[in-house]
Amino acid sequence: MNSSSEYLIKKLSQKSLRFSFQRMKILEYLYQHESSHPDAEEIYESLSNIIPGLSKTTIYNTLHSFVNAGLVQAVDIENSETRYELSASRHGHFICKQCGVIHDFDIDIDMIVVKELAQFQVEEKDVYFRGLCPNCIRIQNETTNTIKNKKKEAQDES
Amino acid sequence: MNSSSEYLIKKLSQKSLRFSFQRMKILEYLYQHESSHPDAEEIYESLSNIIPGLSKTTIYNTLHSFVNAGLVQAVDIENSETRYELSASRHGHFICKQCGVIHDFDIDIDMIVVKELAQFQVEEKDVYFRGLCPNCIRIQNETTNTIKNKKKEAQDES
DNA sequence: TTCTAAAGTTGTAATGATTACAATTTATCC
DNA sequence: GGATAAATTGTAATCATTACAACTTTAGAA
Ligand SMILES: [Mn+2]
Ligand SMILES: [Mn+2]
Ligand SMILES: [Zn+2]
Ligand SMILES: [Zn+2]
Repeated sequence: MNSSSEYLIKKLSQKSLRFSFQRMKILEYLYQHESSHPDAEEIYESLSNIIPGLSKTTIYNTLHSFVNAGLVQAVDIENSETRYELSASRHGHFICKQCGVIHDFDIDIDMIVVKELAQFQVEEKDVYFRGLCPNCIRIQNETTNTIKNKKKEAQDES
Repeated sequence: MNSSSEYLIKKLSQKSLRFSFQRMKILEYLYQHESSHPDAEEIYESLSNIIPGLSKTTIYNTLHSFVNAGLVQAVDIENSETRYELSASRHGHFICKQCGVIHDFDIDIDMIVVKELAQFQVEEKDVYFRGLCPNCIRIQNETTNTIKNKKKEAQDES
């Protein structure tokens, strides 16, 4: 058992979560894929190779336990699958409408104080931006240019 | 045909949306339930009484058309059903974890500029808060007090 | 007004992420 | 080591949404 395993085991214990090989591997996966915000399916597919007979129910159960313990946070930026990430300092999420990639960005959410909600008990603040990522913007421009060139060629021929 | 109908028909026409009785009633429903952020099911249940044989597919189709035309906005604050509202000035959404009620609140979202996203094309900015509404806070406090009183009574008896 | 093509409506079946549940296995504590 | 509560597993169910094809209606042209 290497030192990073020991670290993960300690993490589980800190949150009063029982140890299991499945839990440790799921937690490890989240540590190794910090920025990709994986969903249950992705985690399941990846870990099935390491853990034969792994059940998808275990993935869901475990993620729920982790979220419940505050170890993991759910990112519901898509209306299809829920994505997950290790609990970290609050940040905003940008999702590309084209390729689906998610980017974290710093934002001082606590700065946002809403007078109107003085009587409300605000427990979570989520900021979700949507649009096009730099890569998809570039691809879009290239396509547009190709079309323009084609049209110009056709004009020149006539 | 009354004047509010004419207004709705004009609204549809403005967005190059064809007229239909179903569409007009769905649009009317959204006008008459501005703040409740209804979902497809709620709209369907309500309008089934007025439009016999109405299909739920029509509700979904129509809402998609409306969103596509920019007449309506989807509110994906819940990971279950999508909720809908007429397009209005951008605002934030608070949802009560207890009773599910949604409250609009003013927030200057355009004020939020993120340097990190300079290379990104941000098209939508959603701010979702979650927590307890004033009513549910009150109910919770009452329950807590009742329990405290019960405990105190038990102590006094012993 | 009548005709026609395109768009809207409907019912039913399929999809897909997530949950419910009961049997089996495992971790933790004594 | 044994008891007990908790975790894992496989399967079936749920439920919002979508796919699809037949039918109907709208809007514009003739
Ligand atoms: Mn993140
Ligand atoms: Mn709103
Ligand atoms: Zn992209
Ligand atoms: Zn409430």
